[in-house]
Amino acid sequence: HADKEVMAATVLTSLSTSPLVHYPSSAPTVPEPAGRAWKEVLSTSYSSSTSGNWSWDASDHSVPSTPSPEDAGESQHFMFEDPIPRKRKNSMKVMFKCLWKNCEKVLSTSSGIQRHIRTIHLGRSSESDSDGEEDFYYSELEVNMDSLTEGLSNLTPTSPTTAGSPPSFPPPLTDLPHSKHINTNGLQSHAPSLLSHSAPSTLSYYVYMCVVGTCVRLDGCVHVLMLSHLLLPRKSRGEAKKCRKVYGMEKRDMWCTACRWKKACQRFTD
DNA sequence: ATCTTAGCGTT
DNA sequence: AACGCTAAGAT
Repeated sequence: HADKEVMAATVLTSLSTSPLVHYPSSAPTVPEPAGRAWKEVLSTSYSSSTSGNWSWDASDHSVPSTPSPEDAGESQHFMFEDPIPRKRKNSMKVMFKCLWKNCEKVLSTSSGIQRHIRTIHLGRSSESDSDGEEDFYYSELEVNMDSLTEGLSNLTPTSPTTAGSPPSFPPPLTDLPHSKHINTNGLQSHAPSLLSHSAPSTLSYYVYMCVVGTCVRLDGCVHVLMLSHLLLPRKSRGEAKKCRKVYGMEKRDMWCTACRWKKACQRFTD
């Protein structure tokens, strides 16, 4: 499909340098080194590769179903706000997520994610030895900056040391001992796996998650917030990202074993 | 109606 | 490891 190629080209050539900010939205373009920890921490279980042109109508504004017992601890704190967030539009930041197996890296710039993939996954040390045919495989995802800044502004300054720079927390999604899932009418998100653990107890972090257009705040938890894609209505088969779709027949050798043998994809689970 | 895809079931 | 087969979707 032509639009997919266009998308791919767009992704690969886009060189957004907008940093992920966690300071007042009044200065959204000033580079912020301290933002790094956050940049590298944002993770999602899924992100769109279609430049965010998702669409859903009112009938899809479903609300997360009753949490299962084991998750009640976290999810009972959900609070729903306006179904249609008002100021959300301008505050979306495009982030770039690595799609390599077992890698949930999310960086704020395409150049950053390319460098990550080049060095970590392709084992290339510099751009000089690029053969011009690198396969990056990353996708864009949007992050709601309003929620992030709002959440951070709620940090209680009780612990200056930790409040200053939320170190390297939380740990990579893939390293978490167990993922918690939030059940939303059949849809599941791995994002909430960041909840509860590793959050400095002295801090009051909040999490805002956009669930099908609704912003949800999770009290007492860590903070990442994210967006829509992962909790949107079930992706149609056409949008489902499977090895075949991501890599194409030409690069069948890059498919996960399951896909190669026509089994349920292990890399891009639903 | 026909084509494509995901992935189950069997070998 | 291979792949026939078919339901679910896409066109």
